[in-house]
Amino acid sequence: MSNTQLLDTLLALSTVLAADEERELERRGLTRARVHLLWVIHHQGPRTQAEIATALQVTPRNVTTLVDALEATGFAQRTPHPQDRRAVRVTLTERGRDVMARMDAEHEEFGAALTEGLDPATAEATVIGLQHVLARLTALVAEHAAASEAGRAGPLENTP
Amino acid sequence: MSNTQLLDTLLALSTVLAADEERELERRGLTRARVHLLWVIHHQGPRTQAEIATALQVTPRNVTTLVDALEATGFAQRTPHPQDRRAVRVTLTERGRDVMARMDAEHEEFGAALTEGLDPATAEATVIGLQHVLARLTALVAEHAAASEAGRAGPLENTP
DNA sequence: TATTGTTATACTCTATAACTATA
DNA sequence: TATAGTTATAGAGTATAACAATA
Repeated sequence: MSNTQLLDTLLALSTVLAADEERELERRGLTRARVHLLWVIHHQGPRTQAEIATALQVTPRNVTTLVDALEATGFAQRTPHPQDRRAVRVTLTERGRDVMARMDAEHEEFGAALTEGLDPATAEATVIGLQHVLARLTALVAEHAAASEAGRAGPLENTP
Repeated sequence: MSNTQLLDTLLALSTVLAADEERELERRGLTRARVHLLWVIHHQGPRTQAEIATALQVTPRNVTTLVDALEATGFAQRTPHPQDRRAVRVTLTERGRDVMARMDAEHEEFGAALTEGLDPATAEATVIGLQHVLARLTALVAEHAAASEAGRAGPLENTP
């Protein structure tokens, strides 16, 4: 087995998964960032924009834009926060709940379809192997991040 | 094994891989789209912008912007096409070649590091399982794409 | 007439900084 | 004084449409 055979396969899988996801989202009038936001609310319940910003690891300003778009397209809505008058709570509309329920169901189907025709022993070993790889990867990434804390480049200089 | 355990692990891996890649690129003053372009030239030789657009599955207009940026940051350059005076050929500068060579080397290292500590039998089975999944996935995506050819939504309507 | 690349315009995601209204 | 969310501005990737130069 070559050094990078596993990594290459993973990268190919990522690419195909991402492309498929993108197409599915577009079909529904959604984008990846917006679905991520809906997903947080769907699985954690109504949240303030500040909480959403933390969950998405994104600036509060960004959440404003995303919620604007989701409100305009009818997937989510702002409601006043019962205790704190500064804050708004973002909730799903019925349309939002529907689409998330459908996506959950598709996720299940898709997961099952992926391993169809694969013998159970190999499937099991694949999961074990992947979990090992995920652990290794997480460790490596932490190392990288620590190492690059010191010497980092400035912002990109281009398109003057 | 749950229906989605493998898919969930794959998605987690994709996320971590993407985040790591993004950080590495930023450190070098590059972006994913620009590296993709450099990669095409590095592995296929100098190409015209039209050829690059096809390879990246992106519009020619987009390639103009990317090449502008890569020229401004010194990774690539436009040279006249020897036969066709309409076309330009995009080639790597020394800086571009250097950075791509270094990325290739890191890719190798990274691939080896991922499976460190994993017993060879499981590693082998993981690759076999993944290749099966990739084949299934490609088939599913083709089905999806065909199915959604008919009923597709219009462009997103929001942020008026 | 068809192709190559560009200018013009627009949409989406993202970020920082400054500001308002509330705690 | 600190926090929640907004306006203002900017950079990056992407798209379509119209246009120049060249095949």
